Amino acid sequence: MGIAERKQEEKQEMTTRILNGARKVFLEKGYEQTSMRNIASEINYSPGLLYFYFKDKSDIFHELHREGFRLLLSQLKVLNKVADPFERLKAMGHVFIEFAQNNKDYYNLMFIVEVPAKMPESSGFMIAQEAISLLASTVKECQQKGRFKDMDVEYFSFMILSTLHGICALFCKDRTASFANKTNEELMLHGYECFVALLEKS
Amino acid sequence: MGIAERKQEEKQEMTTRILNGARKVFLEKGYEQTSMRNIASEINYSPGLLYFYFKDKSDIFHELHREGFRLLLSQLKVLNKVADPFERLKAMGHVFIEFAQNNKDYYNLMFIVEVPAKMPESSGFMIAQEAISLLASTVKECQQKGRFKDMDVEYFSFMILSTLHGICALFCKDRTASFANKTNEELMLHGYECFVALLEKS
DNA sequence: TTTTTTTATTGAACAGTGTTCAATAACTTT
DNA sequence: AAAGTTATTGAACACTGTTCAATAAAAAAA
Repeated sequence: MGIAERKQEEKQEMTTRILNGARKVFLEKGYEQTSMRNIASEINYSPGLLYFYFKDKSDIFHELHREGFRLLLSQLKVLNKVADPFERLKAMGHVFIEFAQNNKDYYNLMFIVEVPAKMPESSGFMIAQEAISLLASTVKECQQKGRFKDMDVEYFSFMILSTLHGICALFCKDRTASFANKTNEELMLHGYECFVALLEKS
Repeated sequence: MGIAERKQEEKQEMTTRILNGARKVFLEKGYEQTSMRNIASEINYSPGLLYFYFKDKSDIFHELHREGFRLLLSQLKVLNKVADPFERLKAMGHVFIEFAQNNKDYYNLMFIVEVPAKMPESSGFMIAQEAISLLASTVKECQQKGRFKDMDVEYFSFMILSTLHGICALFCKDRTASFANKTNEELMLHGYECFVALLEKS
């Protein structure tokens, strides 16, 4: 029995070895510029081997996608200690934007890269769901304290996420150049603060 | 002299013939799934010829990118007849979202697809600049009527664009599934209306 | 311990990609 | 008609994701 156990551990080791290589190359060169051969040679194995441990390229992507959400969620959950829900909500926005700035490629994988057709019902999107729920429940808490009244929680949450995502997506895809003489950081931070100003009046 | 003239016309004809083929294939299969060979065979010419009329694939992309902005701008400029700037601003958002819904692939090319490194300073971004200016000047008009006071025009415009883009980008990249039991149209429209509600209180 | 069976790994092959370029066809000018 | 330009081709190069027969390595059975 102990032998099958060790075998499984070795298999797990190889899996994470591939993921480590893949993560490095993916985050260095972006999704499209990364090839299976790149990943394989990064860890000094043959390309064919990757298909013994993963179904295809999108399967590896899928794993890193989940990894990104775990990272984001861990950073968001730190804010649970902020008692006031509106303060927490505002801080969540900052954390989200900082996450995108510091993990541009993760952000791409999570929110922008074309997803393989079957993904939406796969487990990779369950964890995305979790992030949405966190946002929605915070909005609901705000409402219980009198904010955002008469607003549908789901639509309002979607709107907030859209604003955050818009800021980050324009940044990630270099569509900020049209706002000359302002750095990305200024634009994103002050842009978000404009939004917060709107929220505060509501 | 008349001969050189005709030659140039023929060259122009070939150029647009390529662009027509490229547009068809691009908008059918998306950017990444379109190959130079696809485009060439669409118009029954050899792949090599494309490189006689365009530098590379991104050069063709660039031309369609501008085309998309011309289309969007033409739709936005219809709203010039709306006298009240705030009403106009709100309508611009609707037009923007509808443009994304009806021209998903153009929208991709314009705002999401990875741009070739040199593009930001090319003429393709001048026309993007024009759309931004239209937004900014409308915001400024609103301010002159007492709205959005104490807000920096540039940051505020960026924030509005971000919200719109966020809504459209989540839609274009199928990241709306997490908001179950709601269609994309509902989500986008009502999400935007939440945002308008915020603007109205400001 | 040797033989058989299972598992892990390779590398060549397939069909595709963007791009280049020598050859050639078509057309203009001399 | 000959020379010179311009337009067009198709083969070639170096890449891509993926598959698969062959093989090496390890485990189980004899």
